[in-house]
Amino acid sequence: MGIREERRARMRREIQGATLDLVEKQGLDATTIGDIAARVGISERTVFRYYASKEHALMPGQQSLIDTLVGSESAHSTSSGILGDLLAVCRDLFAQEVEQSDFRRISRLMVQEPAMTRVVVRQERILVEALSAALVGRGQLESIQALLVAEVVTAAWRVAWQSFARNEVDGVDSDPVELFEKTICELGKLFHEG
Amino acid sequence: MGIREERRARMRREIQGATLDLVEKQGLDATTIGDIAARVGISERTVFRYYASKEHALMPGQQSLIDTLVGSESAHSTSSGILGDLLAVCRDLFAQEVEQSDFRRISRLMVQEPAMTRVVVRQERILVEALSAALVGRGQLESIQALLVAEVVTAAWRVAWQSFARNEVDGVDSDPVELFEKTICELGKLFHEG
DNA sequence: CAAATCATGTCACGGTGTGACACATTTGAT
DNA sequence: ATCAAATGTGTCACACCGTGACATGATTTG
Repeated sequence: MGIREERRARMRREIQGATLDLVEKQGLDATTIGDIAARVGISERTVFRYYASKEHALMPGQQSLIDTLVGSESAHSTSSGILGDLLAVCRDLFAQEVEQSDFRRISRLMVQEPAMTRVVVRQERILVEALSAALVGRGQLESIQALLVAEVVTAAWRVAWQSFARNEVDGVDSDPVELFEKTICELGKLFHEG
Repeated sequence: MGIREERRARMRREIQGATLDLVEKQGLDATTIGDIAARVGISERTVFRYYASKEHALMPGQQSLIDTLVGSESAHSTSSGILGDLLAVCRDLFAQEVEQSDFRRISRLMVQEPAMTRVVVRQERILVEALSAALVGRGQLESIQALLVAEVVTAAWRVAWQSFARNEVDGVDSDPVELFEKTICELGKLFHEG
């Protein structure tokens, strides 16, 4: 509630915004920390005090998203098993994400800037790690199963996102829920039609 | 056939070997290009002429592996569909990999050095890219389906490998084919029991 | 107001990766 | 055997990344 936290929050937003602007304009690798610092009007050192790297500034860890997914108690309400439950949660989270302000910009970058993949992948690894650990920890699944579930969930997320991003670049307006459900559907078909 | 190619090949092996040794001893991040260069007895600049980075030296692109998988003509011999075919090919390739000299060392590193994940992930992205592009290119699958297949295949590979690596570290001697088949089996169960 | 805390800038440093140039070796042709 | 082109290597210079240490000024807390 002090001036400090306020300034700190604002600074984070400013750095993130500047990074996003610059990367959209110049590309990821052509954007240096110096560029970002200059644009915000601070020293390079300070940029590093807020974000560990360009990549972190560009896509700050969506810890809340991961926490939500990991914490989803897998109510077993449906008859679709743990995987089905998690995918359903994912679909809703994905729809939420799309409403986020910068999500579309980042999505476009994901398609247009190959270098972006390393940013996205980093996040995904954290998710897989957290999710599989949670599944094992709760005793719901055994090690290999938990890993598989986490990987498949993440794969579905990525595919849906990727499709969404391509549409975005092509100027096609896609409904996130619909798109995610199509992904889930196709995923199911892979295993039931063969 | 010339002296040059021979020396070049030997140099590549030497650099890779030195990198592996050093990383096992000191860890990935603690191992510098300078260390590697000194150990081989060459300049840092030359190391970069053979490998773009430590990571590349540690796990040179297994292009042949990717090519084999991508080129597997998906004979549709079995009734298990494209996914099943690819997974079967993967199982055999995995068994081959295990026989490779450095595969076990790298596997152990994968578990013990968290920094290794970025090395592995890079390879996997290349595989997904190549595989999905091939599937779409051959007209076998539509975009989303192809992406999903590629992601799932890669996920299975990673899970099987991860399990193998953990066993390796624990001193358990595991049969790669058996392990991969267990992974495939669990994967199938995820979709059929819910 | 005074002390403790915190954010920032500055400086220095080690590591990464690339371009440019000079020098030596290999190669292929005569 | 000899010469010219191609190739590999070392050296140097350079830009960028990321971190530790310290001084300084602002904020907070009492």
